[in-house]
Amino acid sequence: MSVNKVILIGNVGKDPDIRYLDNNVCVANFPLATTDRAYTTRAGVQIPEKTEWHNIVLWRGLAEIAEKYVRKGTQLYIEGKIRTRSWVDQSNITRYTTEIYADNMELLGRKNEQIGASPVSQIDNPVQPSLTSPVQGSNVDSGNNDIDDLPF
Amino acid sequence: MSVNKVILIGNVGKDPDIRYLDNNVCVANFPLATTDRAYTTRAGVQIPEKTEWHNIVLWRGLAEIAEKYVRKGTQLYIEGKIRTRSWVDQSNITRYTTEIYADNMELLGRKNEQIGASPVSQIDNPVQPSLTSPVQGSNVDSGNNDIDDLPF
Amino acid sequence: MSVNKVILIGNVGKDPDIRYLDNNVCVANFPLATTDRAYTTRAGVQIPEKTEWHNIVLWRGLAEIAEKYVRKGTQLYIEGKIRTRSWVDQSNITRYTTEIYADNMELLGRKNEQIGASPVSQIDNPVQPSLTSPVQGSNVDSGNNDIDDLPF
Amino acid sequence: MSVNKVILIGNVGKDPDIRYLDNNVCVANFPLATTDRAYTTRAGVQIPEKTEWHNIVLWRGLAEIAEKYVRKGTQLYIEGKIRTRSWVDQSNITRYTTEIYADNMELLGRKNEQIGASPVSQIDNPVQPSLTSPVQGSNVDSGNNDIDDLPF
DNA sequence: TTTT
DNA sequence: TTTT
Repeated sequence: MSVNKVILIGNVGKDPDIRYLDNNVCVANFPLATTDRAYTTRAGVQIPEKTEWHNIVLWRGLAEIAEKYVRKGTQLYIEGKIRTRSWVDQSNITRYTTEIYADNMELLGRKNEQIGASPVSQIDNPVQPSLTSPVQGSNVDSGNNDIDDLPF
Repeated sequence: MSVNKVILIGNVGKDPDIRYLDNNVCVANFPLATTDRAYTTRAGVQIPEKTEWHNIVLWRGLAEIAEKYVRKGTQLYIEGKIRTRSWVDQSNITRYTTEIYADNMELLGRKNEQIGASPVSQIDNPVQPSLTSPVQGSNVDSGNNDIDDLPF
Repeated sequence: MSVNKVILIGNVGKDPDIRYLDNNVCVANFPLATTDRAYTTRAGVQIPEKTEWHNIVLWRGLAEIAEKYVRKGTQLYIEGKIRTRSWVDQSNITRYTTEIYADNMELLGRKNEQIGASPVSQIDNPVQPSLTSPVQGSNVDSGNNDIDDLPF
Repeated sequence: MSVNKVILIGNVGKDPDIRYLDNNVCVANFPLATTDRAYTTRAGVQIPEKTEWHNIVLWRGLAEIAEKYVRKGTQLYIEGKIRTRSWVDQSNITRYTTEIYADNMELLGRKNEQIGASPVSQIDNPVQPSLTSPVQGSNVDSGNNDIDDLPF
């Protein structure tokens, strides 16, 4: 009886940060920019464009796709949910970080643009990921994963 | 070339905070809860339900509807965009707050549940808002608003 | 590199049609109404409200939830994708039907409204479905389903 | 109390059909393809990819942008609503056509790909539309349009 | 820190 | 701070 859904299209701000946990689960983090267009209000006030930065978090198969194909500048479609984490800073103050946990990702733009991820563009490793079951997102992924004791 | 869209269904955490700016523009703020269901992982780990709180911001016509019909506990559909504001706290540290700027809102549940907002349920003030032009969301609203020099 | 996503909130037009296939897979079909609000154009023309009917199709766990809890009049959130099927009518003309294949469903409104599904509201069968793994939607469902040779 | 929302990312099937009504309102129609990925079920059945064709309808400012920048093959983000029209064919049978009425559109891919629409890429006609007020989508558009007596 |  |  609850829905928490985010849909973003934007550009990746820097190469993803990739980590593998002890259980071999992959996690990717990167910033994604969306930009509102500039416009002029009816009263004639000019509103400049405004960029919003989103902290994207990917798990498992989607994180592995990010490792292979996502780079600074990549245009992405991201579908996921909002999650705000709290943490305590060095001054012992509770602070909050809002992140987007992705459960779907699509690489946009044409195939031959998505190179740039040079180490992966090899003959038997198509530049455009096929995203078939073994590397797919959370759905199929969770079905393939015998060890899955993480809280997300 | 950018999309920043959020879709939420949840329950309002407390009565909206309503303000009228000098130019008579109405602004409403309230927290909305969405709750992930509890589940058990394939490894048998129990994950409890988790509630996410979203800071909702409404402007103009939508804020006025909130003033009339939204109360603590109301179930709402919200469509909007993510916006992170930065501010400087008393320790002079830059902090960030993520908010949802709504551009569409729907009151869910059946008509006669949406009472509770007792002061407005008067005879010529139907409990279920008709949401026709004068009080509608951003679209019609912007068309009706001669003074509109705010940056959103 | 493709997205096909539909989000609907509306009311069920009649009790779901439930079928079980030979392999015991459950399928549910029902119409869902969404209604555009009436409004007046800037030129003063009155546009009446307009109801759109959507053919909803649910599979497996979601269909079983529909069997238990969805009835004529139920207010639902549906997330899914558009699919147009062609078929040949008795005059041998190819015709098309557009359906919404749901991959998420939420029952809206308050708990005690969702009764009406009288046969299921028994003591050990909570009216509000818990939607935990065994009866959940496509995600977990596909993980639990050893026989799964259907084309969706 | 109703939501009817569609989000599509796909490729345009052929150059848009552009018409101007008597009141100078522009309407654009074109097919958009979204393609589900091929996959293999847990039972080992291969499901081929499947393409879905959507009939996109744009009005006013969005239709004019389509006239200038959208061509066969263009990758687009479309946000809109589902609408099913009925009509009577030559055999006097009522038939139905489902269309997507767009209220937002974004051209995807990088700037220099979006040429192809060669006749419009002239010096004072930037290839990447700025989409500022005068040519924007339904929102601002309705604000700028003094004659607006159409039923959408 | 992206992109236009 | 909601709701189930």
